[in-house]
Amino acid sequence: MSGRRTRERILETSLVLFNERGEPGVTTNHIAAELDISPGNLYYHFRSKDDILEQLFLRHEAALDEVLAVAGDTLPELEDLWFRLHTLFERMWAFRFLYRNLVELLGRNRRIRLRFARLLGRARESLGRVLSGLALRGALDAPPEQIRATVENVLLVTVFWIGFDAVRHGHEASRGADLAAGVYQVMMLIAPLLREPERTHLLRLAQAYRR
Amino acid sequence: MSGRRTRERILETSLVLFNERGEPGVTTNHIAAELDISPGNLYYHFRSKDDILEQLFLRHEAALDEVLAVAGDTLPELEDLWFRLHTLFERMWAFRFLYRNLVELLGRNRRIRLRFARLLGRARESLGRVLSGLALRGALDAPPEQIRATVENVLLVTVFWIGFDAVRHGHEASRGADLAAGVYQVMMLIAPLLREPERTHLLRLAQAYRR
DNA sequence: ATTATCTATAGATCTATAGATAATGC
DNA sequence: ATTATCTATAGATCTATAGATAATGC
Repeated sequence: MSGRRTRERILETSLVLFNERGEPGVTTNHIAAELDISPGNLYYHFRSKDDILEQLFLRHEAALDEVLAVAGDTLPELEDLWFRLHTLFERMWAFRFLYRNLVELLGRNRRIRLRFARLLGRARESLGRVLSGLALRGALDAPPEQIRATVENVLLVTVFWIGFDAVRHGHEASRGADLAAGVYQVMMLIAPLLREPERTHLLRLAQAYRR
Repeated sequence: MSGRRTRERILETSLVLFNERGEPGVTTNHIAAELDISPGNLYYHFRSKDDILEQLFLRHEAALDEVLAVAGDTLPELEDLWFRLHTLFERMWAFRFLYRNLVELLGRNRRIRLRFARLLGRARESLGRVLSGLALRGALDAPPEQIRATVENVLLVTVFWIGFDAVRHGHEASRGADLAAGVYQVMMLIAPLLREPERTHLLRLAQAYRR
């Protein structure tokens, strides 16, 4: 039974095409043609294009959750944080079609919208815990209000970095986005809140992520 | 000659519909129907849907440029800055369909993409000058690298605030975006770089923008 | 028997244009 | 004469399904 195989290949190919041409520019016909299967066959495996989108989103969500999961009570080292952030960007890049179109896409699909909002909530929770932890430990010096606002800004910059990078250069979206620059931007969001020697340490580390 | 009038009404109605339903969800037929004119008439006034989009963008660009224009050499007061920022958000909100779809839209239309990149460049320039000025004046204390990165983060947060606000709540996009919260987020981006007494002053002011 | 696949197509749009007709301004 | 508008439609898609056929696993 090549069935499992075909379903899988549909998802893989959809992802590739969505990333290449943007989701709105890819029809179920395109996907079927690229795979050399009939449109009918595609619809045997998926109820609709939205169904494909949802399956892709579920996988992406799982991939991000892996990165977000902070081991319960231990406070991660700062170094670990940047590594995670970079991994996060890489996994988002793998599903960049989502971030190219996020608002419109979530506006259309209620299920994905709800899941995304909850995913964002988990990220907020997780990052908030880390920064508050750093404050308790004395590595970070900022009032709770500032911490909350910074958490929100980190979320925003992270979610839209890929889109921003595509939009700020006038020329065609360069093949690869500048993910390192995204990590750098987030670092510079947090740096001003750190105490010495952590801040200098971070600034030195950040140099490696500059373009 | 109701001609001028009709052209104008097409633009106005397009804007309303785009904002309400999202640009991809609005066809030239919808626009014509809403106006009670024939599709043929619409195409008499505009070559294509893209033509309409471009005209709308040009108007929006002009509206933003008004706000960005910093009087040549005088350094604006901080108070003035927040007022401008709020005005900026309001004008962006008036064309929110753009920001709901920015990456995809710029990806499709080369002309708009180039203009947007240049607009962003002017904003970067303008804000960079302001923050550097504050540093010289001693109100702001941060190395040039930090200033540059903060400028970039302010641009990102500003451009995508409307999108972010729509995306972080799971429920249907609430009627009005929380523009004040956007201003607040940008303030909290800059606050950590300020020296006293400017910082405390800003934080107090920021309370008014909290939700 | 069940699962996978194909062919063919209905039905719904959408964009854009051609060509006729009406309205307007000299 | 020129400008504005309408009617009608070609041509291109797109999504999704019905129904026939092939392949597979017991």
